[in-house]
Amino acid sequence: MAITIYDIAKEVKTSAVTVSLALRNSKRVSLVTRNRINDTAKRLGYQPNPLARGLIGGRTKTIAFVFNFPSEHFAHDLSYMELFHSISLVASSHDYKLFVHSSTVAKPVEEVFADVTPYGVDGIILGTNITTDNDRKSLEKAPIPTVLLGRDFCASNTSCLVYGGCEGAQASVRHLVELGHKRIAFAGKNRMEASMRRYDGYARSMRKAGLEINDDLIIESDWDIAAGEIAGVKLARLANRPTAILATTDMMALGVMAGLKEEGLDVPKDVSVIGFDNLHISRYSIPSLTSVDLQRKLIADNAMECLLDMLKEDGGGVRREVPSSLVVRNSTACCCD
Amino acid sequence: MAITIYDIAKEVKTSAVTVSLALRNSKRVSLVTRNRINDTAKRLGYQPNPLARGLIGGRTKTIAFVFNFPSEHFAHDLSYMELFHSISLVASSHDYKLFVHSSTVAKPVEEVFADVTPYGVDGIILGTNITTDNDRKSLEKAPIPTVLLGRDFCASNTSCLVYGGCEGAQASVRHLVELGHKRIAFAGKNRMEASMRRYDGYARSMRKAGLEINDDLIIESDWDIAAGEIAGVKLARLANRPTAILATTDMMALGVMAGLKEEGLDVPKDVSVIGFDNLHISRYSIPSLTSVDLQRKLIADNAMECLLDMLKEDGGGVRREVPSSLVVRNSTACCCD
DNA sequence: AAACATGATCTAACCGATTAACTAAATGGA
DNA sequence: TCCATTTAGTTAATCGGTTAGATCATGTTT
Repeated sequence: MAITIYDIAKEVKTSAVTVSLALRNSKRVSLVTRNRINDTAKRLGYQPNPLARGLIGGRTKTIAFVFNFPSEHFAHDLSYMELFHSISLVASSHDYKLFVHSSTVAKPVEEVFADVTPYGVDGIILGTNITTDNDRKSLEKAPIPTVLLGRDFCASNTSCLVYGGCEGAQASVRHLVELGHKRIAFAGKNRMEASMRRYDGYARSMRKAGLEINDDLIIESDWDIAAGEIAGVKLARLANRPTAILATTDMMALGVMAGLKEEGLDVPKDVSVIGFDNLHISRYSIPSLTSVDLQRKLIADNAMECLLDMLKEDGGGVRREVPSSLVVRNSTACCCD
Repeated sequence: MAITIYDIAKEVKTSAVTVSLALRNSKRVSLVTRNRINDTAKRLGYQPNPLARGLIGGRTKTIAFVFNFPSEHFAHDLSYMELFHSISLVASSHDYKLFVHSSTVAKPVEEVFADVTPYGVDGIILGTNITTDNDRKSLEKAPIPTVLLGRDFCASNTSCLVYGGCEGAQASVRHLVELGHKRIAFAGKNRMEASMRRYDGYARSMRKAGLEINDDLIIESDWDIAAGEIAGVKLARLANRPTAILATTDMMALGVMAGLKEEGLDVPKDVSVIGFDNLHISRYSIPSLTSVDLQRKLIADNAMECLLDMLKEDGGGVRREVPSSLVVRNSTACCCD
């Protein structure tokens, strides 16, 4: 069917090993034959067989992207989708193929490794939650280079990308305080690492501004649009309702805006809303959403870079921070109280 | 590292071939040894190596999902994203792994085959445009089972799924006519097959209702949210502006609504808007969007089924239609003219 | 009892690449 | 001139499976 190194060997009248070496530019083959081999390889349209390479333990030019959708609604969360999109483009620009491994429930890291390594992938970009000690233990002896997205944990074979945590939330609160807001709610607190980081930033900035953190204004919930809607309604009905709401994701913020609207409140006249993610659609919501841009392209670039670094020289995992920036649009305005 | 059939053979004191046969439940191995082998395989936690299987031409339990993003904005089109999500879940529920192959530019089908087959995938779900005769020729001699999404073309090894075309548009126009609309615009006409089908349905229903098709009301454009915004502004500024707009996608419809809003028009009081896709977020837009539901889960299920059918018995490709249904929300209302 | 079919297992070859180890020729220094 | 080194290439073994064909006890037929 496809052209193999044997076909080339026959054509050039040499052995398959010489072809194999020549194609990888080994100096053990003379320049003359090397050129001859490379030329005929090109002429015949030779494509190395990644399965054969993978079988023997070589590089397959394949990386796995692993992620999961915690809840039914989250399933449609654009953030992961846009991230996936960026990663798929970056991977293909580096001539890597993407192996996708998604599930509804986050699997233990050990299982992920077991699922993915038989396919001979060169590395893993892991977008799932790392929660248990077992997960951390598995990551410490990761069989192949692994990059963690949004989790702060490094090891000899695992790098991590930290982004959009504290500083993003701090910038948001700062922005709201500058607009004169005092009663600022936080919607979407939960046990996820990213949520905790965002809450931390919120709490820290509130304290710094001398504002009190009112328990009524902290909504514990998932991150999806439906939870946002519920949160919006809940906050709108409070006797002493907030003048601004910091939502943990854009999807959540969109839901919050829908909930506020249902209760007859206007954004941003009555309440200001800020999201997290800066999804593409957030520019087009009504009103357009002020949001913390996580810079997904930058994240994808960094993830790929980390992976390639680890594949080149095994210098161990690295921790990188990807900066985020607040994009101000029409969902935030001066406090009229 | 991992357990192989040789490990099992040693344990059971038999040959690797017997193990290989037994694990695939061949009757050439006696039931006694077969059970013994299967038991120890389970006990040792044996996992077949898909690379080795693929190398020899067997099944790898892997399918490729190929799609592309025609334009910068379309890149963030949720429709493909949600479709991808459904497919990834369906695949993993059938114990298949997904191999993703996305690019900015749609590659010729022949190239797709060349790119993907070396990885030993069992089948392909193709979400790119089939435009040239060369593409059709390539599909006719598809080397592995292929399912086309939204393109109407069958062959011995390629099935197709047709959905959300004519009927969806017809249902939309019917709905608008019932609400008393007469000046109905169509936004997002272009050379894509799906667009043509949708336009066909629109034109047919307009004629059936005795309404004239006014060239001013047909907007030729891409399908993204930015193009929608432009279309919305354009239509709003017409001297004799439409009372209803049929957009070819939800993203487009969201853009149209933003454009109308910019021009001071209210949806649905001044203009009704209908989209295509029924994205998850369309329920949460303001106002919530009336849209043709393409039923992505059904599409994903059908794609997988088609593929599995072709893999079982090679009975040739099949054409399947996936029904779509109009979901009426708040972006459509009675015509007040 | 010779001839033949049957069932259960094993041996050998292969898929397409890679690595280790080995051979033969050319170069070079003393 | 002889031994050591470099250069260019080879053969053999391996990765983890699969398939075709050989082998060899049984059981059945005549």
